[in-house]
Amino acid sequence: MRSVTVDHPRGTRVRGTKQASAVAAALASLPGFRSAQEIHAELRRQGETVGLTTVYRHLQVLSEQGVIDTIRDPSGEALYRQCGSTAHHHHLTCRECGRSVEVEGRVVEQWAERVAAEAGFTAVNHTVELFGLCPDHSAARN
Amino acid sequence: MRSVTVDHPRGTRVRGTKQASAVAAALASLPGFRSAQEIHAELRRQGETVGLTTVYRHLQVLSEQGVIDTIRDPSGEALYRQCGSTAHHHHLTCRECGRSVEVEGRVVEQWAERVAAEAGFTAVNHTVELFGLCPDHSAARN
DNA sequence: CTGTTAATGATAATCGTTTCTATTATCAGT
DNA sequence: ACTGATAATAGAAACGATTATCATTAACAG
Repeated sequence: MRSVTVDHPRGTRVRGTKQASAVAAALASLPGFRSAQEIHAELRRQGETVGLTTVYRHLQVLSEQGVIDTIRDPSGEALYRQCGSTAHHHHLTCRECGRSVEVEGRVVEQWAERVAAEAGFTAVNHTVELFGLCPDHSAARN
Repeated sequence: MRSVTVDHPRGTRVRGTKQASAVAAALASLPGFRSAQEIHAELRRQGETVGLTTVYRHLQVLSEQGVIDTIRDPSGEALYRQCGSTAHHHHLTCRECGRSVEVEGRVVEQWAERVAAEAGFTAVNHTVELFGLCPDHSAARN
């Protein structure tokens, strides 16, 4: 394994910092979708010195790189998660614990494309989120 | 036509106010999805005296009643729209102008149910939003 | 080592939304 | 029509999530 200094458009470099790997590590270890603030709190709890600003910055970068997935909970808050598959997929997430299952959606993609074409829309992208209660948290309800 | 005083759980009443009808009227006339602030601005522009708080309150009520639909744009902002169909459906919305097309999604509902059942999740609800460029705004791109 | 400069992080600002609360206005009962 | 009880209003302030500012710190190429 080799620590790489990545090339940027104009000869600029990206530096490998403690915080960058800390955020990545946190995402890799946390099992479900978490908010930026939760991730920040978790890192602080582990004794890492990371600013909230920095956490947001890295989450944004990782998200743009496609390394992590971003969804929005019903209140509009952004949640982040490092996913197993880099391929396009959707999520079924527990409202209580953030635990999530990756689900493929060939059917949905096709449906979206068809619908968009029929309406004459272009540059269409879709967001499909499933929220519910995972088996562990289903019991509490009646 | 009869102006009705609706019954509430505990003998309370709901009053018909100028603001309530103003918000409803604005939603009925505006063609696409609009944010609360846009609706508020629109009402003010028309000379209506409505507070932003009041707009939010009515939007919330109307949304709970199922009279209007609420979606979230990619930034997490809530958008509102009075829809033709009261049945369950989804939307294909223009990123530029908010113009939207109602689309049914039997396929998606079934897919969501199947996926949820397979994962053992309960009380699952899904959000499916399509954003793109309507025919009028597709031209601007190349 | 050292200089350059990307990265950091505390603070402040912003944005959408909600709460607080004193005031206003609706409407049922006269 | 009048009036009293109280639902509804609206501005201000509070709020939580996110972003911008900017002085300071620390990677890393040489």
